Amino acid sequence: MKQTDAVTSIARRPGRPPGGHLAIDAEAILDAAERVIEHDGPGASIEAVAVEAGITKPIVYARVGSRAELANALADRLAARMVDAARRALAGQAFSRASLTEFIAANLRVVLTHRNLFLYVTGGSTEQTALGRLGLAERSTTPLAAGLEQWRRAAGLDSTVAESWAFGIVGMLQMASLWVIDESSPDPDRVADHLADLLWWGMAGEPGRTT
Amino acid sequence: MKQTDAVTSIARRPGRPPGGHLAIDAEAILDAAERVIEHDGPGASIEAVAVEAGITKPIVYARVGSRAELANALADRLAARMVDAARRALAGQAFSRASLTEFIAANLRVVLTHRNLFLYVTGGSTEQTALGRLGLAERSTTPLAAGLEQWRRAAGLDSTVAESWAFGIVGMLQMASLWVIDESSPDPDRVADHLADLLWWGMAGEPGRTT
DNA sequence: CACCTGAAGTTACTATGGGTAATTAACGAG
DNA sequence: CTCGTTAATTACCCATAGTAACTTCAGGTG
Repeated sequence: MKQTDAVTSIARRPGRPPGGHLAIDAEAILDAAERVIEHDGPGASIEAVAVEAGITKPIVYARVGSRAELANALADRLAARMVDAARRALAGQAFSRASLTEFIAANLRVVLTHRNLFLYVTGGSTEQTALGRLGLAERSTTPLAAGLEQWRRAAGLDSTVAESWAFGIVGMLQMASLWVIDESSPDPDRVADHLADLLWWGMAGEPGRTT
Repeated sequence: MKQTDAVTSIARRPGRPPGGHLAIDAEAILDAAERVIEHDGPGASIEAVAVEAGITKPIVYARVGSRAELANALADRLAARMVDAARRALAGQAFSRASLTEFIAANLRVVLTHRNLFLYVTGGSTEQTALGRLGLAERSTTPLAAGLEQWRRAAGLDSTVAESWAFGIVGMLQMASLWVIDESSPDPDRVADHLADLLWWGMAGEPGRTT
């Protein structure tokens, strides 16, 4: 009833609407973005994100930034979740082949849970997001590289390989994720086991490890 | 002279122009696409490809298909080049750690030579191209998996890991490529050497292999 | 040779989405 | 009370993927 006289809804002119401040920060927008991407797939639009967050496009740009930056922020979250899951999976255990399998499987499970988000974040074709893709990887590789280096050093092995290995392993995990996501792969746990074989003993090593 | 009265050039109406058939097939368009991508970066447009090929957009769609299909076709070519380079690098040699290094280095070199093409082909965020990305990988993994399986079987080792390994290795190579492309990585040959260490002996194996 | 008919092109258009400009309301300072 | 600054909205621009409408060529048929 408020002011029905002032034309309830038809043809609003531009301008800030009545009502107090918006209480929506970047985090809330990212939450909305995840919901939209989950629902609309990796092609979800910024506009849709704004609507889901109950705001308008320019606010998204003000709070989060361009699409590339949005993808970046979401990549941060996803990487954090993966690192987290990995840490929990390894909690306390010594580093061994068994814990390596768990590490890989935990990563695959996280991606399976966030299928579309993974595709959104690893997709993107402009130069901006191409480097963004690398950025996503870096967020995962940095802690991994640190862990590897520490472990290798403690074991008296060459530790200069850590960074290369970290990128390689993350790439391996991303491709495995894509494969698993798309069905067409065997059971994720089997895949994790195979990859653990490869990473742990190498191509030349240890025959007969079927399971 | 023809019909100068009918306005020589301004405001051509739509329609097929005079002159014989176009002699431009899909291959020629893909060649043009590679040139444009090389020059304009991974964000190159279909229109630009058409212009470079000396034709118009609908012809591109008629001969090659949508953007996703274009990327797919280019992925085929790139994968073929990589497989080719790898075969040449390994020609005749027995499979060994040294030849593994060569295999990796050869792949990195191909990507470095076609930086933008690689980004174009591995980019893309719609669901279509996401599965396309997997398709690209498959083109590389299929021969690799076959080779691995054969080799493992001959060596009396478990060969059911071949497919998982192939995807994992291709993922590792793609991420390494991205890293190398973006500068910020050490010398490609060093990276190849590190990854060969990982793949050959595994994380647990052989201390002290520095170079 | 006149005349259809389908294939092969072109220009022109639509639709969508990223990103920004123009515009207006709220709010705090003088 | 007024006024400038800030925060929000609607409306717009522009690029690009993809398609429709339209026009010419080629070849067969009377």
